[in-house]
Amino acid sequence: MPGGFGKGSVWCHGRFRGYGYRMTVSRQAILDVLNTTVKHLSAEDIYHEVHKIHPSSGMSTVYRTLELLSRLKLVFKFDFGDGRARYELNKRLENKEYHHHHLVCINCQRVIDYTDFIEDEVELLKKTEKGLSKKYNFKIMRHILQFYGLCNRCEEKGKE
Amino acid sequence: MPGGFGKGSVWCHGRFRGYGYRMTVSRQAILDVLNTTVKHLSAEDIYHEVHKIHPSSGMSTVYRTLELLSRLKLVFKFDFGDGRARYELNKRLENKEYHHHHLVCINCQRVIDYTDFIEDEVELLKKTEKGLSKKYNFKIMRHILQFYGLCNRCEEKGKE
DNA sequence: TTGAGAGTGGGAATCATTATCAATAAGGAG
DNA sequence: CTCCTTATTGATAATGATTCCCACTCTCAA
Repeated sequence: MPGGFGKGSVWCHGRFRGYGYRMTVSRQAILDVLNTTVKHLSAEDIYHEVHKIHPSSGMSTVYRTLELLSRLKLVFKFDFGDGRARYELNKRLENKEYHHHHLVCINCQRVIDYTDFIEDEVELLKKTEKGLSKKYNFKIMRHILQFYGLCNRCEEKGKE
Repeated sequence: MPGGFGKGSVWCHGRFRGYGYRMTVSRQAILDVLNTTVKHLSAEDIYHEVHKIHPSSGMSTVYRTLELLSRLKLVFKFDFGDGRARYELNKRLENKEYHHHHLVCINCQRVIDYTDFIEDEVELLKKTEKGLSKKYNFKIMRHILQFYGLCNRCEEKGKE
């Protein structure tokens, strides 16, 4: 993936402009990083990646852009309880192929994504969403399902 | 609920002592607050409540105690993505009567607990937990299920 | 090409949470 | 009950993530 901005971010231009925002080099770089990376990145991760492409971009811009993207519903902000937020493209989350839930280790903070068992879960969640939406008059846009516990490494250590 | 420390925290004494920790006035007060309050409290909320009972307790003690209680698996730390952690007694979470999931408004951060629809969800989640535990060799202790979206108030405002 | 104003970088400010440390108090031994 | 060890505490400093501020820069419609 040498240098340039992939087509991945092009689809955002319209969305940006539609709301009166401008597409800038930094924003493109940030979108590109989000597009070409698999994991849930922290703001700092993103900053580092963006820095490789466009060294003059600053941390503030990363935060500002992520906030903007959040507001535009283009990215989703996760919280695994380790004191820093993670970000992921909604496009990716909505994609059946990428949609996943999490196993979070409460000891070492390791996060495992899983996509197995998802089918049944998602089906039930959809049903629940409908019920909740109606009852609480709440427009549900996304969900988080996380299981907390001890990963194999930490479970072993605990026994010593 | 006038003044004194309810019986609620007594059951913890043994647990504390068993691990070589001491039961102190501050810790009792913190446990008592957690015991007698319904909502997910932030550290600061807890500090304020504790302050009413035992004004000389400091913030550090609250954080330290919550950390300890977390380690002892007596409380669970939640994260709703608003930059501050919330705490709730595990005892309460395990209690079928209290177990709930969350609706989180991404605009005003309001959190709605719901207990409806829980039955089916929990049943499926249990099944999933089993499968995941085995496959990933992960000891699951708790789960979080949160739906994110817009509450009625914010949805309305958005339309204006 | 140009001007209005959106967007920027970097450093200061804020906020929640942690670490430090001398002083205090819990609780077992005597 | 008193003493002594040492876990615990409160105040405050330190940290780390995130947000704010502001003079300068760049985008893009006209």
